[in-house]
Amino acid sequence: MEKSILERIRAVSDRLTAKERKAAQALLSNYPMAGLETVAGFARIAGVSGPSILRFTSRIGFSSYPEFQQHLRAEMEARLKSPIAKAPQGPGLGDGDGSDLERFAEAAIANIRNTAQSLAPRELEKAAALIGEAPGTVYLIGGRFTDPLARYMAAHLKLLRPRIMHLAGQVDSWRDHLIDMGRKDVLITYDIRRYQEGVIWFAEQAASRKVPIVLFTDQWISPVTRIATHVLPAHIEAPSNFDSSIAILTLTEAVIAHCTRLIWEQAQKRIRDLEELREI
Amino acid sequence: MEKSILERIRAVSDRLTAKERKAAQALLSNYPMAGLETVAGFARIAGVSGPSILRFTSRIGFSSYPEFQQHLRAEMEARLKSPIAKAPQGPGLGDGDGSDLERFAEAAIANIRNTAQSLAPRELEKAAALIGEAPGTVYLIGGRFTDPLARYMAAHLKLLRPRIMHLAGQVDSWRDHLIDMGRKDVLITYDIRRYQEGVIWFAEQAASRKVPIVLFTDQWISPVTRIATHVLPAHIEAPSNFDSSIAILTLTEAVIAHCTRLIWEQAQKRIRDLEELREI
DNA sequence: CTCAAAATGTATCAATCATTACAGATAATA
DNA sequence: TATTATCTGTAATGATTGATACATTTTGAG
Repeated sequence: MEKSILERIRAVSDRLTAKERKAAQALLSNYPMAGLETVAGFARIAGVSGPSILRFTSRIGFSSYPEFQQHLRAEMEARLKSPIAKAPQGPGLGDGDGSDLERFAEAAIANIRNTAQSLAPRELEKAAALIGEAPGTVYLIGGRFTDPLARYMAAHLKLLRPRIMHLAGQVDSWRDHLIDMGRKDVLITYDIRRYQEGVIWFAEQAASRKVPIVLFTDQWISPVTRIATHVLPAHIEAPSNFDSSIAILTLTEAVIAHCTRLIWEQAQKRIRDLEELREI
Repeated sequence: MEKSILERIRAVSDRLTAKERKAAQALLSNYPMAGLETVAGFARIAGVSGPSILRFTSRIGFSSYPEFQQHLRAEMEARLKSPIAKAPQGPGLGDGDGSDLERFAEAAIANIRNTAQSLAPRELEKAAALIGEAPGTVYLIGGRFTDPLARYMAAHLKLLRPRIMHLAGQVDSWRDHLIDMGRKDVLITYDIRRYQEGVIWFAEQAASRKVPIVLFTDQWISPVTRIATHVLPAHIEAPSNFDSSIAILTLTEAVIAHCTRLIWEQAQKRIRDLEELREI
């Protein structure tokens, strides 16, 4: 039997030149439609020139571009017709089994599954409601590796509602905000292993001022847990020297999504207004 | 929204002439590959002449055959790429079917799987090597929602090696860095849908100064693709009004992990030194 | 750094393709 | 059956595409 196109790509993948690899990448990312475009269209998608596309198709064993397309169509037809065909929609390439990325991806998936399963029901919804409907200001803080997650959430919340305040930089600069914080506000805290003192201290101060706290943390549970109103713990193990924040980001995005639905009425108008401002 | 091709066919199905109906049936039974052939190929499959095919595509509302094919490709691409439509087949323990988080988690998992599978082998390793071993400075930029990801990577890279520079804030402040950038440096760019002009502009300037570029993007392909040395495209669909960055974070962490292993010798020492400094 | 080898894009050309006009075929109507 | 209207294929043509030669750039060895 003849080799499939995916097998061909894989067979030559480490013999490809830089631009040929870009072509392969583009084809794999938009499989198989990129290959069914014209040479120029494929080239545009891949960000290379026409001839580079032709060198690529030539290298994987086709003597002309139409011949390559013919094979691509035939393969897709076979795949679409077979009853089991729906499942493997992506090209089955990694590196055999255990490429680095494959292992990492599987670990991430396990983290997400475990996190989703072990979360208390409705905890997420409650946290989202608290954030979306807080009459005061929503403050966000994070540690060394989690501060970007706080920023990520802040960037989204700013589109949804007013009064979002991400606390960055030095602990000293946070302190001044405390004086204005109260029970109508919310503090979103990100804190994972190697729980940072500054973050903990700030959360405690806020708690003593009756500020409700939403805590994103790992399964080892930050000290902030004791004083948090809602705790969203995630799994963070990874085949790496560093912990993985993927499950925390999943929780974060899920909260954002839920929050969005909750206050979509106001948010929609706000987003429109913001876009108008941007155009000026 | 525009009608799908199937809807168009159904809409006119009783107004078709004999040969046009043959064309329609041929397309439906070899959907969609028959329509991606040349006119002559489609005609051969349907057992009619070329012009009959063109009369058919014209009747369902397309002014040219290429336009028809473009729609067909776009539809198939959308269909092949939407993991959201999939039923949440996860471990439905406890919560029956689909809590919000469950659905979100499954979409995230699908994104990670698709991303891992469609990435060209060794592309990630090469990007990691470029970043880990660059003799110059590693610069990072991102857009509104992706800047936090750039920060996240920067926070990790700072532990692994010297000369990490995250470019934040206004475009104006980035510009001054350009003068020092050259082929020994690396620019890590994050750019997803609604590709931001500032980011694109900066990447182009860097590219013209021979700075190698590693691009984290979505599968819709940022304009930066054409000038990037390594492209790492991720799937970003989510059951939300916002796109999901989870797969991009997965790629990011995988690059960090690989990078860590690659330069562990120096990194280990560096981390020790940093911790000593911290204790003082 | 220099120079040779490899890789890549530009410009050009030949081949192929979609398109159209028109003639022949078919069906409908009287 | 004659006549007309509609449908369909053939053949010619202009547009587009894939292919290639060559100049330029990039890469890697010494």
